[in-house]
Amino acid sequence: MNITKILSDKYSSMRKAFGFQGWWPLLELHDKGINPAKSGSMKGYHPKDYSYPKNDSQRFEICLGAILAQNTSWSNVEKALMSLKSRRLLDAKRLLSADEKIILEAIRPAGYYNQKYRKLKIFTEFYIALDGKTPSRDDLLNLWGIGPETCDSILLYAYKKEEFVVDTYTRRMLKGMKLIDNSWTYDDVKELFEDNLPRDYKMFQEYHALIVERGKRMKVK
DNA sequence: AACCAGGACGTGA
DNA sequence: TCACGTCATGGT
Repeated sequence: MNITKILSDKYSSMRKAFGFQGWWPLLELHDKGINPAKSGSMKGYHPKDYSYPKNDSQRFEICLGAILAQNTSWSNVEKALMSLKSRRLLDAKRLLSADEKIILEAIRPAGYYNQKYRKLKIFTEFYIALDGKTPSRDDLLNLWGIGPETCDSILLYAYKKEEFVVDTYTRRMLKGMKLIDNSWTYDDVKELFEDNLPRDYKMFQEYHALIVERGKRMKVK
């Protein structure tokens, strides 16, 4: 049994069970009826539409969401993002010049707010210096506060780069399938997907989103 | 009321 | 290198 078939079969079965996901969720799509089948924390998805982000504002929102989502439930991240948006701080330059207390207040619901405040500022300075260009993976990883998963999430969903995202749900699923054990590093797992699947950012986006959807439904208890 | 959530970093051995 | 502690809010 080759790995390619195992991984593509898994993708097919999850897509059949859960449908197209349409990540990354965006705030402004919440109440636009783009995906009426989804509700609650699953608003903001845009299934079968891979044209996002459509502008710099959406791209920046994805980046901040990826940082705020570290070890945190998405519903809490949404609260922080909506709070930032209502303060008009979902904008790189405005965020940099904003008062620290205002930002802390806005992102508090996402938890770890002192660390995440620092991470947001460091990333935002980097983001502005990019001036619209796509960052390299190494440059992102060298930023304090950007680890491998956040890095690949940003590259895959904000920049459409073919980087497979590995999170705890991914590891849990692969362990259940007896494909990996605890000795596998982040890069080992990432390469397992990238070396055995077609290099297609749309499929990578869907695959990771499906793994998360599966993870959310199969609670650990 | 403990446990988890779409991790990353700092430390000591 | 690696196992472990820390960071923190909100839902179940």
